[in-house]
Amino acid sequence: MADIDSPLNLVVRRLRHQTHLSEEDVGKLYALPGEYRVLEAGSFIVREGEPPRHCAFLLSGFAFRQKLTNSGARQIVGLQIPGDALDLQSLYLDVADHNVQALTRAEILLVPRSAIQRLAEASPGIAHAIIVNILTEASITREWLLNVGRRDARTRLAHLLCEFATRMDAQGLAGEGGYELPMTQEQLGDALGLTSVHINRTLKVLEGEGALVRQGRRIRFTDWKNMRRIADFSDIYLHIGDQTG
Amino acid sequence: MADIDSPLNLVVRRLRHQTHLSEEDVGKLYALPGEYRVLEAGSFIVREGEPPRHCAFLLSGFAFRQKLTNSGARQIVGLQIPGDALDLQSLYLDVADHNVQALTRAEILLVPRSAIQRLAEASPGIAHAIIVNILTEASITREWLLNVGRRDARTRLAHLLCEFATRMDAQGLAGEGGYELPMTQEQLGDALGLTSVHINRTLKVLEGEGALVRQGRRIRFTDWKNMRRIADFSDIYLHIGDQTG
DNA sequence: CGTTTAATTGAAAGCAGTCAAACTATGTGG
DNA sequence: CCACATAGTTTGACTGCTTTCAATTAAACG
Repeated sequence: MADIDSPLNLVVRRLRHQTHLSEEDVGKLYALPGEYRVLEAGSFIVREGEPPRHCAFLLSGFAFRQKLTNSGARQIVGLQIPGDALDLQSLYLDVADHNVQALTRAEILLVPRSAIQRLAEASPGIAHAIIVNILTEASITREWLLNVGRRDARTRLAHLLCEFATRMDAQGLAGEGGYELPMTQEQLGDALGLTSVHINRTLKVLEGEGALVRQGRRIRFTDWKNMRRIADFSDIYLHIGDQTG
Repeated sequence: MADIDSPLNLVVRRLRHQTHLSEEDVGKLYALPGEYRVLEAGSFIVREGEPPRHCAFLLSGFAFRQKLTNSGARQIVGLQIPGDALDLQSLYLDVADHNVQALTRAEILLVPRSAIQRLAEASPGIAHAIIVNILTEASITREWLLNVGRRDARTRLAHLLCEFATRMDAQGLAGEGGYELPMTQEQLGDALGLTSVHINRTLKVLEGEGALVRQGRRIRFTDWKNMRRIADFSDIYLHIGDQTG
């Protein structure tokens, strides 16, 4: 069951990071009905203030959560990678409190709310996995808040790069020679509460001290341990593989 | 049932903000077993890295969630008021990813994990209320991230004051003549990613422009509408009363 | 009262922002 | 394949919000 070639493989893998799922539950997940869709970069998947209709899973590509101030400044409040759920909270809340947009061209599976609700009701294991998924995202948001509130630009940027690398690795998506960061420097700034200009300068600092190598948007850490130290990074908050269920 | 005098009244009120609870469910909540305890300001209720044993509810007083950087800087990532649950996530995760501390002297009810788990299993309504509670907190964290990442000190501080007033009001704890802010300026700084010195100066700015009046830690807004505008505040993210269930 | 904690104020320094321009990469149409 | 347009990156000079450091005043507490 685990070896079939399904677009949902990464979603299942993601849920299994954190909870034990029975073979039966895994089977039910693979059987989820849904509408497959390809989105261009920038497309909105969820809009703040609107009632949710379905629940989307990210099959490939990247997405982000975003909020705006009244004056138009943007804060990216979350980053989703392949296998991540995009709006599980829509299963329980009637109004979206933030926007979700495709960061790159992305493939998603739009699953009807009711289908997942039924699944969660029928299977305690899946219900548990959904909650753990939600809680993990909340934990990441708290770490981001610490990052933006209390770390300087260099540490802050390094921390985001470490988190991304760690999450990609957990999904089996990290390559040997580093990874392609799917964000513009402006988007990095919006995620970190900085300006794109300062992101550029801070990237140069990290590059200048030999912590990483860049080629376009491809990033490779020269020394993971050193990068961890620079970034003040510890992965407990990602809750990868620590839930016995 | 709603009029009895129980220490859990505020907890029930809080859950009812967001979801419809049957009389039966309310009865079950009031019947929750638990150990009543009084904590001094600063006491730890949850410690990062430790496995949770019980789930606490705040009956009176205030508490906060907190994380530290390696260099010792503190970020307050959440604020709890009477009626709030302090660690619902302990029901689903095996390791705490942040600390929870009493902000003031506080009364809490320590409920065994298993009791709530049984309750959630037995009552879909209560399970739903728990998830909505968790999701609301996550939404607040995202708004805080936007606040810290993209708003200047004046707006940022005003926003926190508005949120506090709104949440207190929803719990029936707001007085006519403003409210007593239960935080030192240092703690305000830690919640907003600022220094205590700058909090002090920013409070003076808000006071100087006549947006609020202070007497010690008591704060009164002179004009709620004006304060909302200054703070760029909108309460949708608090999800007060918008869940049909 | 004396002691401790919190609030307040001033002066100076610094990190990050703003503004503007140049440069590079990518993509499109002729 | 080139010319042009567009989006993103890079760099410099200058500004400014917030921090830092230090000292003073006020409030809370036994």
